[in-house]
Amino acid sequence: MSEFKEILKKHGLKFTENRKVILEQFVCKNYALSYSEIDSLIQKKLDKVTVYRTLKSFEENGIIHQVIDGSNQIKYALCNSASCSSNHQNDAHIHFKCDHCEKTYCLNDIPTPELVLPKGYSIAKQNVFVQGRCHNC
Amino acid sequence: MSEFKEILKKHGLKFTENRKVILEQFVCKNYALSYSEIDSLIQKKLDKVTVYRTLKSFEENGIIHQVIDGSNQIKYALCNSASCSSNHQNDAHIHFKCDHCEKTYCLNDIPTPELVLPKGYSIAKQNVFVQGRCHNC
DNA sequence: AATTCAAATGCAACGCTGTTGCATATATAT
DNA sequence: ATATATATGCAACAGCGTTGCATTTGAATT
Repeated sequence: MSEFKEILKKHGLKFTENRKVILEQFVCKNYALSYSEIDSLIQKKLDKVTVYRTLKSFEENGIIHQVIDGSNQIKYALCNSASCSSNHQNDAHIHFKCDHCEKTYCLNDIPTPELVLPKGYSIAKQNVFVQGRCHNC
Repeated sequence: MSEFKEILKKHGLKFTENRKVILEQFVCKNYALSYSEIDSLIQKKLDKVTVYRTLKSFEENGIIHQVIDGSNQIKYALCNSASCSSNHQNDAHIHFKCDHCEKTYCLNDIPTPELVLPKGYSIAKQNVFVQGRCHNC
């Protein structure tokens, strides 16, 4: 069974050609992708509704997670666990956007720091994203 | 001289009625505002181009700063120094979005934490935003 | 108070993002 | 080979944000 088919089935999704070509981008590129980037990257032209719905189902099934990088577009990146058996989503990591190549990477090894907020605030989720120069630029 | 006129002049901007009503929202509300929220809040109906251009000039002149809270809309909040004489912009603070009232606040007293990134990455700017329950909800 | 001029505003039009409803096609289980 | 739930494509739409251009207005000057 192909790598992509395996990932899809593991997360309870049917295998289709469209899902394959979209998933392929996330596996090959190691940075966050928006709809428009995916549309540019793939050869086969898909209806944008298909792409948006595919991204949503990938997210709902723990294959990808949203990445907030100030671009005012929804971006996604592969979950750490997408290629292993666990469904547990490790999203407590830092996102890094390079000011030069404009790519946004998940720094999976850098956990988000502990924060202390004023009295009365409770924390459900932390999002840390850093801008600067990446190791390639 | 009115409070608003004073703030505008201090930042090198002409006083106009439109700028006054927009600035008034930022001074009264202590959370980040998007174009559509401003449009709903103000009585006088302004062309959206005017609002967008006003926000941009406020930003360029250090009156407000962008707030990234995952809403996929550009939001702004008053700079800490907007009402004092300094032009120095203190934006190294945490942004907090309440899951209940959906408002995003600047926690000006909570600095962003020190981060250590992998070799090869340089940090230009940090953005920390936290979701949870605010002190009012 | 009238004049002047750069800057602010409004209008029309546009491109892009993301969504919904519905009809058709297709992957998988039987 | 067939049945069926689901994936896809098409058409249409609403909202965000921008640009070009003509008009208005704030404030400095006379």
